Amino acid sequence: MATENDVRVRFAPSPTGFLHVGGARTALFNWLWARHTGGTLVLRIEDTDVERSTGEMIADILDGLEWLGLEWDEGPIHQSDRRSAHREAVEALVESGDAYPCFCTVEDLEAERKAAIARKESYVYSGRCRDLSPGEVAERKAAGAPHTIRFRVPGGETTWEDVVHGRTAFENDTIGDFIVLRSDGTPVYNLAVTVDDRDAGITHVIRGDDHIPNTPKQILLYRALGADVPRFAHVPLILGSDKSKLSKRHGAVSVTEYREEGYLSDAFVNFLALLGWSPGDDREVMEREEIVEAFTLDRITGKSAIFDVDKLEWLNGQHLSLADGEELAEVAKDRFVEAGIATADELEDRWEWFCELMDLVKTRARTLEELVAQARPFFPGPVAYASDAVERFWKDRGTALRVLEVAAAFVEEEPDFDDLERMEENLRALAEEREVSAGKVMQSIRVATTGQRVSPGIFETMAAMGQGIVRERITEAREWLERESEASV
RNA sequence: GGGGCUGUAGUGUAGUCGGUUAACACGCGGGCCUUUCAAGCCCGAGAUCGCGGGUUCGAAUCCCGUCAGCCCCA
Repeated sequence: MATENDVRVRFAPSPTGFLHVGGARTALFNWLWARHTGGTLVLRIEDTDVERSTGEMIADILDGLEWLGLEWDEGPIHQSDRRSAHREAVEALVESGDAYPCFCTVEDLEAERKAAIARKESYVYSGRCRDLSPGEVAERKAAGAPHTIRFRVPGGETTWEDVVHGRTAFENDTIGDFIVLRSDGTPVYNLAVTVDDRDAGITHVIRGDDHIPNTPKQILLYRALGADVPRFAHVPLILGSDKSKLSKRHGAVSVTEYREEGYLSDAFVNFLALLGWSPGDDREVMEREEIVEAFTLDRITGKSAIFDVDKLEWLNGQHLSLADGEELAEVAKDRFVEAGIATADELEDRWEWFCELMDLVKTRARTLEELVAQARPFFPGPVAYASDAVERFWKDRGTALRVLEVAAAFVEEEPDFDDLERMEENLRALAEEREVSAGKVMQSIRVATTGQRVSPGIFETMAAMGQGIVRERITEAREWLERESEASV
């Protein structure tokens, strides 16, 4: 008696392309179902298309799965290693009479097809080699005639209860005796998949909607092979903003590109899970474990979804805010090194400070790239003044200089940047005494120290930078403004 | 050309064994907060539930038809 613990699912990408978001979502659903049920996830690389499969693609797929945290339990099995199993299955099919050799030539088939079109009928193989006598078969083989092996499709209809779509039916007449082994001896896709899934003991086939038309053929094969037919769950496709299949035109297609753009693995998983599935309540921002716990196949919708980057960004921002500084420091540190902001050793030396900095900037960032940009001014080095910031706060050079004078005085008088409340009190008092707006002083300090018009609270910013950097930058800003005002005279 | 899948606001979803003003989120507009921007909180605009008909006291929910989009095969 099978229990839920016997669940065996698989993810079977074809390495003719990168791991794209649709594939990742399929992998995710399989992984979620395996984890939810305590079952097993098998990874199979469908690399039989030798022409188009590359090692680079396989590496990208494994890389992407690893980033998403979708670890598999068995495999990877390479389909190309399973040729003999495929051939044996075909032999068994021929042996049992469920398949037969077909000697029709390409020209024969083409003529059949054209005739069908002329009669305005849909084309299915006529079955003219169906009932060749053993003698005829032997004779043609002896003559060296090339042949394919076709599956003998019975009459009636093939149906299954799809976990997502419910009862789905195909009239067998519309299928026609299909080829299972090509004349060059290579197995056809549907045969290979069925044999591989059978041998792997797959109980639930969770895959894209686009495989629905393959399903009746595969069910027929399972039956002819005397194997148990698994449950099928066909998940809807992910579309681009124009409702067509997601492609490069719609932005990044490879999952690893999203990693590079600064999305968090947990956020991306969360987003993908919500494309075609929901927990049934109002929860949206969910942690991995929460999703695993809530995930069931019957809550997958049958409607294809459009990939909405805005929502992905929002969700990523949510996960960024939820993450603690140390976690972010860990995932972001390489970016700082690569950007030349700090060396790995420097970060290591100030690790605690770095973690606190991440906490300081995380609510303002939606991606790790933004996080890095926000954090950049907190490191030693020159600051470039953004034109919009200068335009808004330093338009009048004279006023800006007077305000910065107060800022400089504040920094000199403040004994230490350790008490944010006291700092604010002192700055406000000083501003009042000098008759300038406290807000202007703060904003000018912001531009001087970060070069931006946006940053965390100014006192937190100064505290995190340290008095040395703040003093230096205010001095530099004053010099810059002086040069500017001279130049404009 | 044939077969199949889908159709609730711009987008992602909830609601579908029929029952008061169709819910939540993103995005959008506004407000509060504030030293900026986010975050957070509050308010709002936005859906005749693809369309038509039927059943019913009552349908997004049931039945029939129709249209559209997409997928696969050829």
